[in-house]
Amino acid sequence: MSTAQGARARARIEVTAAIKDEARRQLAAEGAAKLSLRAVARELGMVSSALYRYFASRDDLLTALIIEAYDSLGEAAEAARDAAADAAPVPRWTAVCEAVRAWALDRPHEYALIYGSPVPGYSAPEATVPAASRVGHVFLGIVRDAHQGPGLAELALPAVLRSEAERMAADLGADLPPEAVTALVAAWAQLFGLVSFELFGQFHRVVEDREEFFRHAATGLAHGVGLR
Amino acid sequence: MSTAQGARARARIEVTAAIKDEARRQLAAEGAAKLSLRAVARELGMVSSALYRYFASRDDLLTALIIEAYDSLGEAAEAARDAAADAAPVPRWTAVCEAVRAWALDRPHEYALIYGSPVPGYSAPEATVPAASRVGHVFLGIVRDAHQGPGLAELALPAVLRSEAERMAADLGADLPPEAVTALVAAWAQLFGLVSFELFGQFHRVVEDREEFFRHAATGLAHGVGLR
DNA sequence: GTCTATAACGAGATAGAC
DNA sequence: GTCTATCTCGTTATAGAC
Repeated sequence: MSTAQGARARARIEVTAAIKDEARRQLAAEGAAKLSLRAVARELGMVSSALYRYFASRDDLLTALIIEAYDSLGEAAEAARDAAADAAPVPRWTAVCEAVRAWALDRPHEYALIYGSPVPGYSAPEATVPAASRVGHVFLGIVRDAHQGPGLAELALPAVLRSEAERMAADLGADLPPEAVTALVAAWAQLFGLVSFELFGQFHRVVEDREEFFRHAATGLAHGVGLR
Repeated sequence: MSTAQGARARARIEVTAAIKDEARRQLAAEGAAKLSLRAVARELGMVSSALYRYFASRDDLLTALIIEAYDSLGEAAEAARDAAADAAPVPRWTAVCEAVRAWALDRPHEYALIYGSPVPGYSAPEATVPAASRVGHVFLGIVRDAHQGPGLAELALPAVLRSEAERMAADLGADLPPEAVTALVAAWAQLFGLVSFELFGQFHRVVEDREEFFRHAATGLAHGVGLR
């Protein structure tokens, strides 16, 4: 029985993966707004109703793709962090930034799915939150590890933001001064501004040597969060 | 005859505006990917073929909407700059940043159209470039005006980026040191990272007091380009 | 229990004849 | 410019194969 169950489970995993692969293909070709369960089923030689054994709805399929994209990016960031485990804080930070950029350049449509315009009529469920926060936590860890060093104290924080900053620090479980957490969240968002501008074409005719430019800007972000 | 021609011209302008208004409505409801000339025509009580007298194609209509969005944002940024003409460089910078954010929060779908994911199958023509560069030039002007002050010299620039930075400075017609131009382009992209994260939901459960957080981050960007 | 296939619904888009 | 016949879509109910 365990063999039969294993075979069934294996088949289920394979079909599920095939559905997501084909869905990703359509994502790249037509965009998330036009992702169609029927088209996915047709391409796989299945009937549309059969897909509902694997995903409860079109939005569920989208959610699965979103979570996988976040996880894939999170893994890439964590791998870069680990590969630079022995480096100084700033090169470790920039290594992760470059991994994020490389991932985005490699999977532009999945990047657009998670960091681009929201899909009309779709609202991401809370289930996406853990995967979405992985990249941020990689940066948080780098700053936390470097906390003993100098530099962090120089970050400013206006009085009106203090309570908000303390809440953010608590929510993130970060044993960091609120100045550092605020700077970190800002740098996190700014990093994706750099990546999005490159990927979405805003650097067209503005920045040519995008790799070097990005490296320089990422270093600036590292300094901005107090790394030295 | 001139009266008839004037009336015709006026009618043409009115119909063109009505088409764009309806298209913007659909943009908000269904997203740019599903913008359809037919649906626009139907909603206006016209027949789809009649629309082609006003826009040569769906992509042409999209281009017109994109240019208008860039221009509207550019005007908002310029107005904020002029309103803060007597302020010091940093508050002038943040005033423009806040105008950009306010514009985006007010017109999220037009913001997504120009700074969000590319529309599948659509490629923006060169005609969009002048409108797209207006916001950047506002920031460039603020930094140029403050150039005589201290601070700019402290900006670093790696040797590999020097020629790229000099080219950027020349392209932008900026009489600024290459360090400043590089920092400016980075800050420009990073600003839109902040706005996009807020607008596209990445700050959900992370940043609550978004207005104050943004104000603080925008000040940080001002310092990053050498303003004091 | 698990899966696939058939058929259908209501809504919307589309192509072409007129 | 209008109408109609024919597509697509998400989704569900149901029946039957393994």
